[in-house]
Amino acid sequence: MRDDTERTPGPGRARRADAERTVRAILAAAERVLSQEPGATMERIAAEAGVARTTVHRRFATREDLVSSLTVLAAQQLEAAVLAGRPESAPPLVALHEVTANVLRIKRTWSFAMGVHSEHPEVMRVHTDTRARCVALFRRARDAGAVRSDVDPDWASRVYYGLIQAAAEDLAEEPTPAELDAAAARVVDTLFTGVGAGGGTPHRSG
Amino acid sequence: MRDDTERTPGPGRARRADAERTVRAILAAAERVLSQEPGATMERIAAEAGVARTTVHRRFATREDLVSSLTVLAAQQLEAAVLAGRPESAPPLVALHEVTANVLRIKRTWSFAMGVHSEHPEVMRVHTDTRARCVALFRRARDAGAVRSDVDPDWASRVYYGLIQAAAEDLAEEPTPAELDAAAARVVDTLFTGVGAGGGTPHRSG
DNA sequence: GTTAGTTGCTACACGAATGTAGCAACTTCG
DNA sequence: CGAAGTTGCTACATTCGTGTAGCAACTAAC
Repeated sequence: MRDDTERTPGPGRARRADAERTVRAILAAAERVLSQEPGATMERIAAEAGVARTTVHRRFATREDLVSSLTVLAAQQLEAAVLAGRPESAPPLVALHEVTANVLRIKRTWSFAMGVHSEHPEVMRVHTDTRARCVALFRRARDAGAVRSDVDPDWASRVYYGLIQAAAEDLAEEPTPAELDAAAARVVDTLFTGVGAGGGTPHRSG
Repeated sequence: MRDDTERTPGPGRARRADAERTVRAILAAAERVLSQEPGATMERIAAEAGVARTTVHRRFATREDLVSSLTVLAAQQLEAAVLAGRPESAPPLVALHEVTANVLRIKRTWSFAMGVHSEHPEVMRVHTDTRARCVALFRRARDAGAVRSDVDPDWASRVYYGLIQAAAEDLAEEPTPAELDAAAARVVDTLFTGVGAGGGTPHRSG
């Protein structure tokens, strides 16, 4: 456990409701360790979580269980981040900015879990739903005249994913809200206007 | 070996110059297998290559050796693909299109190897050089007036990488030259003009 | 035909990681 | 205080992957 304010009193120490706390600690530790070393052992993860390896096995019978739970948790976080941006009700560009900032934070926090191609039904559902919400958002943006009519919303979504990936790479480990906003703004700006100077289509009125 | 025109006559068959052929077959098989299952065993790779596991170990002492060789091979292919686009002499937009098409093909063929964060000096050199070439290309494009002057070439490179990633995802396994050209054109177009409707940036009106 | 080079196959050694079991210690709750 | 719940620790079994060695068979070159 990184948080040293949580002291471990010695062998056999336990408070009645520690189970859930331990589970969360293990999941967080697994994310930290696996994001840097995807093949890390249970031993390594347990050490990072500050618990014994046997305790990890008590909560997650197999390694597969652990990774699976991790992907589910990340997926839920992702869904919450997306929904918090009100992609279906807020003005498209506002929603896009909010969603982007939220997702960048989550993606930074759960980079390993979000990169695993999980077969878990809950994870697949979230990915499908999120994808659909993303496409719908771009459709709304197009209907509102903000997106070129000849752009396929599906392609726009792919590009959007790619830009988020690019932006997530040069984010700090624990980005401030301001940094997240700046990154999100850059993503949205690039997504909409590109990097070109205009040529045939002048974008920036200036 | 997938190519069944290469018949395996039975135990102990060998032609004098089979060594290099075997090496290439193993590397290609490793790419195919590992791209779908990064943790696949040597046994699995050997089977895909159509050779015995011991033969793999004869050519690559350790698993690390194999993966390392694979990343080097992919890096060399990547460098060749980039250079073939004449990024330093051709007109920036022409070069960008050519490089994109070439890289998309390579990235499709060596997706696993290109995703490994190798510490091999040759791989690191290629990545550094390629990165520099990419940034230089965008600088040239900016000087030529094709890229907005307020866009950081480094950010442009990141975006470019992200777009290539996005485009590579919905490419066929063995894309035709026409498909590659279309994908490259879409990447370059999106990179330069974005997906936004022309005539102003709605979210940043001034 | 002889020789050199390559491969398949079997067998083995070794280590690492996984998963399980039992027990003692400790904390919280009633 | 007693009961329940949780954990650390040790020990163990088992499996899996890796890497090595030796031998027979086969092919191409000489």
